[in-house]
Amino acid sequence: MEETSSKRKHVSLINELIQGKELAKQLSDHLVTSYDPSISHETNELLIEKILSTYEKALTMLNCGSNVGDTKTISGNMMMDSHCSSTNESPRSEVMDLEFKHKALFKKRKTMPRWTEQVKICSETGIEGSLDDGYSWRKYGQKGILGAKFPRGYYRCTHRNAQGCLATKQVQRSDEDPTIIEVTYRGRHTCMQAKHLNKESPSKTKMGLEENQHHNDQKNQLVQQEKMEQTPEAIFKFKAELEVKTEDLETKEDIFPWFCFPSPSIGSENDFMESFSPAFISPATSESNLFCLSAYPLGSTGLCQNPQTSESDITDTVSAPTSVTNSPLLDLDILLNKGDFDTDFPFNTPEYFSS
DNA sequence: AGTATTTGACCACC
DNA sequence: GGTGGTCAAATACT
Repeated sequence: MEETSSKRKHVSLINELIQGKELAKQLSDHLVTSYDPSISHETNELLIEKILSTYEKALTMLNCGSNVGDTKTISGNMMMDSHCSSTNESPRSEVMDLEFKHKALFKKRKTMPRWTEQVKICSETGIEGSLDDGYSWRKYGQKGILGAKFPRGYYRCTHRNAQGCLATKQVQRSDEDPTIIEVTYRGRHTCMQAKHLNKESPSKTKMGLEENQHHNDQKNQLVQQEKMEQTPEAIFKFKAELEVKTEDLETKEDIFPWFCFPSPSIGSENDFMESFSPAFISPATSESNLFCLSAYPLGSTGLCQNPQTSESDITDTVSAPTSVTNSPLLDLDILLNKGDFDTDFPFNTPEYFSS
């Protein structure tokens, strides 16, 4: 009984991976044969969505598989792995419930998509605010890390309570080079801003003034904080040319040609998939490994500045790639209507957030 | 008053 | 037991 079930899972896992491979090939063909974005853009986007969905499903299956035999865990993870535990819904006390949920939360976070961006501030005046990725974050902690000169900041999505968005990020300044800031993202945004950004950004449409203002406010906030943390000699005017390097993907231009940031390719961290690390399906990893932007058009154009870059485009420029794959997955979830994805709508139970 | 940040304490994992 | 991640009360800010 259980064996046939696991066989079936195995087969569908293979099917998903095969499908993903074929879709990737299709996309590859599209990219080779058609450089006209107006023709191929939508198709490509659709293909990418499908590919991401496929791999996500495969990963989900793998996650489920790893829990096989651990019925307690499965039961405990019910709210996050509903698809894995449809048969395990025994009644339990509230205390047990909370306990399970707490553990589930931990496991959940462990398996969450995770990827790192390194933001290099080319000038010595680097400002973390420029890390603004278009999402609003709320700081919930800061901690000194062993062996690290600078404390690590912990942020979570502002809409965590309101919309159950579990995305978090960690911000840490590099030891060797304080102008490099490592941002580790965890989990994808499931909040409305993800959708909104996704609609806005892929084609680099303009961001609403209000929202833009909001982002700038955030930026300023971070700027101030950053100033506090920085050495005095680093406190000058905000002029930042940023290089944002993601670690997990080799060439995102290949995959998202419409994000052609003129940048040297780094590709040193070559763990493209890190054995199918969830990171590879994450928004940021879908970008190029490294892209530059000039946050403010001070004087002449920045080295890597987008021709149309204006102040109002900054966050757009940063956030666009980040959000590209966020929502498609979300939408796909709805589209597929399977509730299959471990990482997308895990915790909609109010009590989960009542921390 | 409502919201965001700070910071010490707590907890799970290794 | 040490460490990283999170919580939550206190505080600051708008």
